[in-house]
Amino acid sequence: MPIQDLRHKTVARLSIYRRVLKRLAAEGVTYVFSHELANLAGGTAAQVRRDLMGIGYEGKPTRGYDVARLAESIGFFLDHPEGTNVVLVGMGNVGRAVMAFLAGRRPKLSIVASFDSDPYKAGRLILGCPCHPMRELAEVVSEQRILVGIIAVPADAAQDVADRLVLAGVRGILNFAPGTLKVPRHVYLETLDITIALEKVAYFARQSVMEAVARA
Amino acid sequence: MPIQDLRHKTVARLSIYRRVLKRLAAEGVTYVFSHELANLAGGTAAQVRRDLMGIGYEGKPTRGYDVARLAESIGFFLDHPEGTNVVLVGMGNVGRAVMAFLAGRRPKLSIVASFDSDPYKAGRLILGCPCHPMRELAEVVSEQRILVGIIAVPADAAQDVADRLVLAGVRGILNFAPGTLKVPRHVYLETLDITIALEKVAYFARQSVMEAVARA
DNA sequence: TGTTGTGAATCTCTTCACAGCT
DNA sequence: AGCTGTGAAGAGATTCACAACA
Repeated sequence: MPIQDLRHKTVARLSIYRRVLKRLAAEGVTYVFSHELANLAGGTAAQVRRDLMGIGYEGKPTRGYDVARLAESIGFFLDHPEGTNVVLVGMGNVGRAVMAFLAGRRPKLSIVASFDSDPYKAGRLILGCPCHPMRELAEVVSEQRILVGIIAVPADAAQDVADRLVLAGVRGILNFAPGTLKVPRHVYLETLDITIALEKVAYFARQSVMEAVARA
Repeated sequence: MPIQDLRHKTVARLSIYRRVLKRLAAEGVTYVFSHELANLAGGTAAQVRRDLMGIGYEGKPTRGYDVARLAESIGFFLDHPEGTNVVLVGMGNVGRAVMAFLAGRRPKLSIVASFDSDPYKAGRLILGCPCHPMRELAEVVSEQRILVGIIAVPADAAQDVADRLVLAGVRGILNFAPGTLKVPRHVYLETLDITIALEKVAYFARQSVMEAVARA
């Protein structure tokens, strides 16, 4: 029961903090200061403290934060207690990479089914996960009460897949297809657009060079 | 020669606008209004106009923006005139997916070399791109004056790869490995962290359900 | 009329700075 | 002394709202 709504960036950072905390716990560290956590997570001490305000966790002056408890507190906000089941649509290069990447990484997030329009893939286990034909999407999603879908199909099929996921009851979509998807306001959409990310990097890399030249 | 520095989100949206504009141009559309472009790009009309202020492009009341010229103007800011060469480090699942995804998509952004620690991959063409052994990284990057690198190796190798890329002269990094990388301030780092993106989606999907329950 | 460009207001996010605690 | 929690300031991003224009 969140005390208040967490904002987008805060959620992303809490996820990072938890990852760092788990590593610290595994190393036997029991307490951590905000500036240490910030350093390991790539942020600032003030921001760490501000983010932790958001989940109502309190540390102790001169001792810092209890590593294990803080990780647990973050999980209390981020995780569904029974775990979140996810479906992955599209088993091409991107879909398989995502599947392999996510497999067994986060116990509370499991991909329970995948879908592909290729009939040769359907019916088989791919990377340990059953692959269904596209026509079974609505059925699997609604019967298993799936709330999250991942779209890894080509751009021209993405809107159709999004519509079908939404219709089947999904409330959040992680999209890897380039382009803009329209979803109802009650569905959270996050698009990881590789091309755009690379164009951003190329732009700022060039800016960096131009600044260096300007200084010279 | 940018009139002013563009900010992160503006650059990302300009990239989206351009993609939309190119599609419109291919469909024979010659003029577009800010609210139309906004609709196609998933934003607001005011934001489109504000973003275009940033690149100094002016439209005309009652006619809107010249599709072809605007696309060209955006390219003038985002692209290096001679194109940007990129290297990709790590040819596992993620690396190959990124390579396949990017191949031929943006003519001004080309992956000219890839690297992998697996000696069986090195020396071969993978997806049309020469794959080198890791030890040649510094040489290839510095000799070809590569400014942008993509990291697609496992988390425990990512910092080492980042260090080597930076040392070889890269100014921007697109990172797919989970975790925090340290790079000098003059290097632009963009991390696409799939796990964190999925945790965000799962969180907000759950929030959406809780709001629906609260309303009922 | 219906659009653009933009100052001003608003909203969101980050950083500062310091009282209060141990 | 050295840390946390947080009000307040600052920076950044978005939206409002309207004059100017075709």
